[in-house]
Amino acid sequence: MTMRKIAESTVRRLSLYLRCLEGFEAQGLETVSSDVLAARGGTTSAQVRKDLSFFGSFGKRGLGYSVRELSSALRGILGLGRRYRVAVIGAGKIGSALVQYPGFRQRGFDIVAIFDADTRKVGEAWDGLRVRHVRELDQALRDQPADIVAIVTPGEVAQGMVDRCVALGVKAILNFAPVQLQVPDDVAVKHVNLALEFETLTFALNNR
Amino acid sequence: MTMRKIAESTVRRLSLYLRCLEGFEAQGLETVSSDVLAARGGTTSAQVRKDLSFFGSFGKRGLGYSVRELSSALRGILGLGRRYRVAVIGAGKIGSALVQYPGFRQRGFDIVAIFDADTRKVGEAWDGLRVRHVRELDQALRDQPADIVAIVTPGEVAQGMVDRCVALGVKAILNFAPVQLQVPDDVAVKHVNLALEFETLTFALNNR
DNA sequence: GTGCATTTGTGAAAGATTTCACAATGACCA
DNA sequence: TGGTCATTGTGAAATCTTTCACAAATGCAC
Ligand SMILES: NC(=O)c1ccc[n+]([C@@H]2O[C@H](COP(=O)([O-])OP(=O)(O)OC[C@H]3O[C@@H](n4cnc5c(N)ncnc54)[C@H](O)[C@@H]3O)[C@@H](O)[C@H]2O)c1
Ligand SMILES: NC(=O)c1ccc[n+]([C@@H]2O[C@H](COP(=O)([O-])OP(=O)(O)OC[C@H]3O[C@@H](n4cnc5c(N)ncnc54)[C@H](O)[C@@H]3O)[C@@H](O)[C@H]2O)c1
Repeated sequence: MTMRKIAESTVRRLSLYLRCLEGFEAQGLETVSSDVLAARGGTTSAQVRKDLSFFGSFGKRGLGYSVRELSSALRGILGLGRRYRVAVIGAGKIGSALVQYPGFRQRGFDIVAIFDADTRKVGEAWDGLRVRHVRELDQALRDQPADIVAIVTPGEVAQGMVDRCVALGVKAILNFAPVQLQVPDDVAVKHVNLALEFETLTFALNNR
Repeated sequence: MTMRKIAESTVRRLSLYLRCLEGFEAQGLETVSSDVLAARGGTTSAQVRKDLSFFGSFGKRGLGYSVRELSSALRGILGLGRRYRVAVIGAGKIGSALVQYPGFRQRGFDIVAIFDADTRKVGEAWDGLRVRHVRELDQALRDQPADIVAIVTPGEVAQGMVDRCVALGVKAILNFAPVQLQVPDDVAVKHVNLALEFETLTFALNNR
């Protein structure tokens, strides 16, 4: 359906548009213009239309976009037409927050396993999901592959865990550890780096 | 010291370089070349040199950069020469993870207050920091201004909390709620949007 | 000292992304 | 039906970011 060379920034905005559209749907809005979507999404109407134009033509001139249809189209583009299996490595504070967050399941992401190296953590359960020992990781992922792995361990062991996952065929990783992971070209990695976010804020505070 | 028009992407990389340099320092390395820094930071040596060149000349030709000196220079550029006061709004799972994370204090960010609207949460304490009722927010921020506010409430109340903070003079916000916040031009906002990160991963999985 | 090996700093080129601006289209109304 | 209005879709222009490539330093060996 889609050709290559879609900018990362475009994909991020599409996800944002989808979040906005869900809000509009909840409000009972039937249609929305690129202008309104842009205002809500923090961009410009030209940007909205350009982003969508990479994938097709979804609006009606003079009218705007059907909220329902555009949501559906965006879900298709983003690959949200099915559910995804997520494994979490590290059952610490962030790991437990991820497991207990209902928003992921709502949006199509099922957390199907969580692993930790600390035997005191193993056996704990949140929302019915038991923490398993990380030594079971390889077998568990072979039996029931995960689409996405979230790395929530301390930084020192993150690369090692990623190497294991990659060897097991994992193609998408969300990393919270403050290290830059090295992976093959065909594996997608996103980093969530909170200290970095704080530092971009301090830079902004000092350069206004 | 610095002129305007530094790209956001450059600032983010500077923060990344700083993290790498701290690793090199811990390893006892004295100097580092742009090539090595680039390899560790996931970019190119030309990019490293260009990023630094916006702020001055920090290396020695033929030798590279002094790890110690470049760290120090980057800390200066990012405004890390002093400590920052952070207030957290929302004492849920993510809020408590932030408060208990020792990495922030280590890097110059002191979490000085945490607020919640739920009276059952008020009075709980992590690492000696007591949760206060959000009705005390205005008085607390007037008495002891915060440099940065982290929003960790449900999405529905996030904009309202931000409006209160902005009215109190807060100029930097880190938002975890899945809503696009509206703020005046002179307020810096960073969004941490985990569902969006998952969706960029599903897009990548489906467009290989 | 001279020459060699390295690596920086930086203009200029290439490439990517955003903004502009407007013709084309569809809805609605009289 | 034809006129008016709003709004899309999209090339072209403007702007922004990254990469290239090389002269200018610097240390080191001999
Ligand atoms: N909590 C925060 O606010 C915060 C902020 C910024 C960055 N981070 C980063 O996120 C990551 C997780 O943070 P956290 O606060 O949840 O830490 P945490 O210490 O609460 O949890 C880490 C968990 O990983 C487990 N672990 C260690 N080695 C393991 C291994 N080899 N395999 C599986 N599990 C292993 C530990 O037993 C622990 O339960 C860390 O890298 C941290 O630097 C956290
Ligand atoms: N936990 C996750 O993994 C995760 C993932 C993605 C996004 N988020 C987002 O991060 C935010 C926080 O998530 P969480 O898991 O910590 O939620 P949580 O429900 O554990 O905590 C939210 C806290 O905010 C408090 N609160 C509600 N209204 C408030 C107000 N007006 N002022 C102050 N506090 C108020 C609640 O009492 C609660 O303690 C949410 O917006 C959520 O959508 C969380």
